[in-house]
Amino acid sequence: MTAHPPVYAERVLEVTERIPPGRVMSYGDIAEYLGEGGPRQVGRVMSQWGGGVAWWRVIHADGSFLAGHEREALGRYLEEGTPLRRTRDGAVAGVNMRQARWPDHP
DNA sequence: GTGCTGACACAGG
DNA sequence: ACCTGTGCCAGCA
Repeated sequence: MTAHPPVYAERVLEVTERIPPGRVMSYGDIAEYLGEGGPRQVGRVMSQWGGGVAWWRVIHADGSFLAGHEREALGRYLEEGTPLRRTRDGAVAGVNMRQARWPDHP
């Protein structure tokens, strides 16, 4: 039986733990960073074992929030000073990927 | 083996 | 900014 997270899951969680406060990575970024698997695999890992890490620092490539946890995530972003992207109305549209994406990539 | 599902990404409209 | 279709890939019935 596999009573513990598979090796791949451990790798994903470890990368997540390395993301500094106020920064984020997309699912695809993590997959590419590991050089293994794909965005959907990273998403599956987060859905099953992401509860113990900074899950809000892993989001969609376009900066949109995790559906169903927007309120929770927004609280964290404001707390960490994560660069946000707003609409003209001032409503939070998502994370400003240009600035918040980690590691810095030119 | 076969088909559906999913915490995705990307291009179009 | 939102929705839709297509591509991708591992898990599961």
